[in-house]
This record gives sequence, structure tokens and C-alpha cells, in this order.
Amino acid sequence: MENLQNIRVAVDAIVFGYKNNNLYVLLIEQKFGSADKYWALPGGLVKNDESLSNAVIRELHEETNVQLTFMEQLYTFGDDIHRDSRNRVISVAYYALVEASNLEIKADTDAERVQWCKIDEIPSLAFDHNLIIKKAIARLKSKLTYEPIGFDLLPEEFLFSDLENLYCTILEKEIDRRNFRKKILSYGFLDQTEHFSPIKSGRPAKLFRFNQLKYNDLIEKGFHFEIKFA
Amino acid sequence: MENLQNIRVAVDAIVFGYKNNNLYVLLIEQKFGSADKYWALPGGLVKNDESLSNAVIRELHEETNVQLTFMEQLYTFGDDIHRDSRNRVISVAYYALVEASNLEIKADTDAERVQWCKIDEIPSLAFDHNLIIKKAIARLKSKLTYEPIGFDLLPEEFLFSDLENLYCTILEKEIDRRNFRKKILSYGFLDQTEHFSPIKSGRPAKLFRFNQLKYNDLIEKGFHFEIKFA
DNA sequence: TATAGTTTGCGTTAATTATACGCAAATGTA
DNA sequence: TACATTTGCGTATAATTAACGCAAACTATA
Repeated sequence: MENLQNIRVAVDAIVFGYKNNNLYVLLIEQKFGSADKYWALPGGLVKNDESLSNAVIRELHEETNVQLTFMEQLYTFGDDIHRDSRNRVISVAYYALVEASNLEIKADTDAERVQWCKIDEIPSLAFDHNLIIKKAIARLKSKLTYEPIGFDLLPEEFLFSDLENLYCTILEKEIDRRNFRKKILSYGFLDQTEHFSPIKSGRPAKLFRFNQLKYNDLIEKGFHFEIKFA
Repeated sequence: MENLQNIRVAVDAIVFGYKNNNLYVLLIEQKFGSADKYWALPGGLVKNDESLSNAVIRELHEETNVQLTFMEQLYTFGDDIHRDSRNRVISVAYYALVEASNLEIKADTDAERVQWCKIDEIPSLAFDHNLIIKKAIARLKSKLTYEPIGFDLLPEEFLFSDLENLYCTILEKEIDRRNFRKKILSYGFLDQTEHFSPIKSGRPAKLFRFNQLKYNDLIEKGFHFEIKFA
């Protein structure tokens, strides 16, 4: 008599990495049946006794060996009833960041392939995963401008020019190098280290660190991070 | 052998209304078993063949007679496995706005009670609904500052002082009336009507309208709405 | 009819912030 | 040594924000 609900709950992860002026997304090769192979976002069904965010962590751990520096819920995709042609599945998508130094992937025990894919070279993916990535990129861009998550994509000690290039690359905007530096430094949450970067040419550059404690202090005092671009 | 997924998918709606310098949320009285009654957010389980957003619309229509002017997905609550003590249920929460002129509720056919509740007088609700409302308020506050959704809470023709009070009330901030007016008018998406408001005292005030077309034009030209407060 | 009280609507000025550059310092390389 | 390159600091100007003054247009009251 009763019409039982028959909807599965999945999670998907959009993991962003940044290296050499390029933004990357983590993709895995999924097998459907015997021959069909598709690139897709890492993810899978949520277990009955695990939280949504733990499901993401677990799936990422099962499929890859990345170390996240940031993770946040993105959106729940469930308006397209047929986004998975086999069953009704809604997907709670999370986006996450990894440090540049962590961008190498060891071959996994599974036969499944895992790969970093440049953001502008993403192939046609399974399900609505292209749409999900599109939304994740939009969110990443927006979040970059009002929270200091760019540092989560860089190594602990980084060059100012790297930070600057990261912003320019991801936001696809030009910016005045000198004004950018001035503004970020004026916030006062960066520590200058004693170290210099091994450089190719030009004046040696100091390495900087993001100081989370100083940032938290500022936030408590009502500080509001913002990077605006023309 | 296979451990089948047994997770229900629900939607919940946080419907905001604004009247007389007060922000309201729509609550319904839910019955648990024979005697237990709890105030809760409108919502319920998603049907197998309906989209998430349609589920919200349906539930609101079943339980109330409100006309929404805005609706957006808020967040999916599923990290607390026991948020519903009976079953594992994840809830996709949507927040929505209604016009002030629409703030009256007709008694519904159901025996269930429906009521607008002042934001600072919300009782202890069922499940994690207090938490959900908290998140919705935070989102509403933030959204008010970078998108012109305040107009969706006001009648079509409104006074500048109403708009100003709406911002002050919801954001819990003071603002200079004259600078606020200047800034909003400078954007150029408001139309001045020929009408005046029936007033109690003081100089008669012109009524304004939000012009969606003008706003869309601005957006295309790269305009970026923003209301900042000290 | 005058006067006080209230709210609207338009203005001006000072302070702050953003933008657009200039240029020397410190390196590697030819 | 001269040159190319990148860093790091500075200054002038434009634009925006914040702070405030005040007359206009009404109501209520004496």
C-alpha cells in the first residue's frame, strides 16, 4: 500500500589542485559493466552509519591518496531525476583543495585509474559530473575573493608571485602585482620566513607563510578578507 | 549479503517573511504519534519521481498557502546521523522569501497549525531545525549584501525607509539613511512610481519599484550589487 | 493660523581606499 | 661589464565611502 521511498544518496568530491599556473581536478576512471569506462568524479554511495562528510573522506581515501587542506559542501544535485540512468540517485557534492606539493598520485591498488586533469581539458564525464565541476569552479572563484583559501592550494611556504599567479589563473583576471602585494601584506596575516626560493632568474624572493592564528585574530576583530579584481 | 542503503531523503523549507521591522519564519505544528506535538519547519520526504525543488514546492503547497518570490538551496544536513531519532534521514534544506503583503495565513484544511514566528522568538523545534534556521539566517544575511533579494521581501511598491529598515533589521546594523539611499539609487535599477504612500506623519514619501530588467542589464555589463555595513 | 514634530529628499566635505604607475635592488646570463 | 629578469618599495591621482547639514512637505496641536 505504502509507496516506499527508493532514492539513493551518493557523495561526490571535486578536488582542486594547483601547479605551474594551472588548476587541476581529480578524476577517476569508473567501470560500468564489462567494457564501458568513463571518467568521473571520485565518490559513491553513503553508508547507513556514516556522515556525509565522512563518506567523502572515505571514498577519497579508497580511491586516491590525496591529503586535503580544505573541504566544504558544494551543492546537492537532485533536480534531474535521471542524472543516473540506472536509479534515482541524489548526490551531495563537496569540493576540496590539496596542496601543490601533494599533487602526485601513487598508483592505487585498484585497477582504476586516478588522474589530475587540467580544468580546461576536462573530457565528457559520467552522469552530470561536468555540470557539478562547473558549479564547483564558480564557487571556488567566488570563495577565493572573500576567504583566504588560496593558501590551501599552495605549499606551506610560497612566493608572492605564486600567490599572485594563482589568483590571476583561477579568476582569469589581470592584476597589478604591486597593488596586490601591498593589499595582502596590509592585512597582516602573512609571515615572512628566513628562506629564499631557488629561483631561475631575477632577484631572490622571500618565502611567505599564511598565519592562521593571526588570521583568526583579525576575524574576531571584525576583519573581512576581500580580493577584488577589475 | 549486500548491505542495502537505507537512508531517507527529505526536504525542509525555511520561508522568510518581513513585516513591521521584523523578520519571520514559517513554522508548522507536527504530530508525532498520539500526543507529541512539535513545531518544525515545513517539509517532508521526497517522492521517487519528483525533483528536490519540486518536493519543497509541493510540501509548502500542502501545508501552507504561501506564494514564494525567491527560493534557493541552502545546505544538506546529513552529518548528524541521528538528527532524526527514528531513521537515518538526510534533509536538503531550501530557504525562500515571500512578500510582506503575503504574510497572512489562511487556516488550512489540515488540523495542523501553521504560523509565522518572529526570528528571535523561535521555540525549541523538532530535529535539528533550530540549527537549520540558524544557517538559513546566516545565509540570508550574507546574500542580502551581495544580491538584491531584499526586494523579494517587500511589496512591489515600497518606501525607501522600508528598504532601509529591512536591511537594518535583518543585518542588525545601523546605517546612514542618506548614504544608503544615495548608493541604492546610484545603481539605477529602481523605478520611482507616481504613487505616494499613505503616511502617518512627515513628508509624503514616493513609492519605488525594483526593475528586474534594468537589473539584468546591469549584471550583463558586469555590475556587481553590494551593500556594505560598518 | 501659527508652531512644533516628523520624515523625506538632496546636498557638501573629509577620510579612506583603489588604481596606475616609477624605479632601484638583487640576482643569473651573455 | 652590460643586460635581462624578477622582486620589493614608493608616490600621485582617481574613485569611493563615511559623516553630517539642512530645507521641503506633510500632520498634529495649540
